[in-house]
Amino acid sequence: MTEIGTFRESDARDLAPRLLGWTLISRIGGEEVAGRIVETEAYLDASDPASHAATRGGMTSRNRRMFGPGGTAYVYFVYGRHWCFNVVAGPEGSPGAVLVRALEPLGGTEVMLRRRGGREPLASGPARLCEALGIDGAFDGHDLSRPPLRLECGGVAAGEVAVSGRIGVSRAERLPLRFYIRGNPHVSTGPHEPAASGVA
DNA sequence: ATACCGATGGACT
DNA sequence: GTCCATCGGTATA
Repeated sequence: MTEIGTFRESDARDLAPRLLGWTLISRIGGEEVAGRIVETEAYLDASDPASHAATRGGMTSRNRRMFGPGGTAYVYFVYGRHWCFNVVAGPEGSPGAVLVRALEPLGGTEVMLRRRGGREPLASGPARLCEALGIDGAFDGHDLSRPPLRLECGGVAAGEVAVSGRIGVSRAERLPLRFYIRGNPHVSTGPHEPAASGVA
C-alpha cells in the first residue's frame, strides 16, 4: 500500500485519495524542492467523459502516457501556456491518472518563489505546482520512483479526506472524484467553491 | 487543410 | 465577479 509499485494495482479512483499526504520531491535543475500532496483528482478510462482517455482514437500522441504503468508521470500542456502533472494509475494498457492539484510547500520555497516570478501561492493549483517544481513536458512518462522527480510515501487519516466534484471540467463535473485534506490552507479553491471546508 | 477548444491562471471591473 | 492569452491536440472536411 505504501510502495509506489502498488500504483499498478489500483485504478485512479482508488489511488487519488491515497496519494494525499505523499511527498513529491523535485531535483529538476539541480535544486531540491518538495511539497506534500494535499489535493488530487481522478481521471478514469474512456467511460469518463472528462478524461483524456475518452478520445475517439483511443490512445493518441498526447494521452499515451495515461496508458503506461502505474507510478509514472503523465504531463500535458493546456491553454497554450500551462503544464499539468498526473500520477498514472493501473497496469500498463489500462488508462487512468491522478491529477495533482495542490502541494503544501515543505522545502526549497525560495526556489519555488523565484520560479513563480515572486507570485504566491507557490503550489496551490495544478499549473502553479508544475512551475514551482520545474515540471514540463520533458517529464511525460518519467518513472516517479527515481530522481530528479520522485514520490515518497505518506498518507493521512481517513477522517481528514474530503471529497467533491472535479474543478474546471465541463463534463461529468459532479462525479465525486476530487479529494483534498480537509481544512488544509494549501488546497486550491475552485471557481465556485467558497473554501476547502465542507464535504461533497 | 482548418476550425474548435481546453483537467488554468492572472489581470481586471 | 468577468475576461482572455496562447497553442497543441483533436475533430472534422
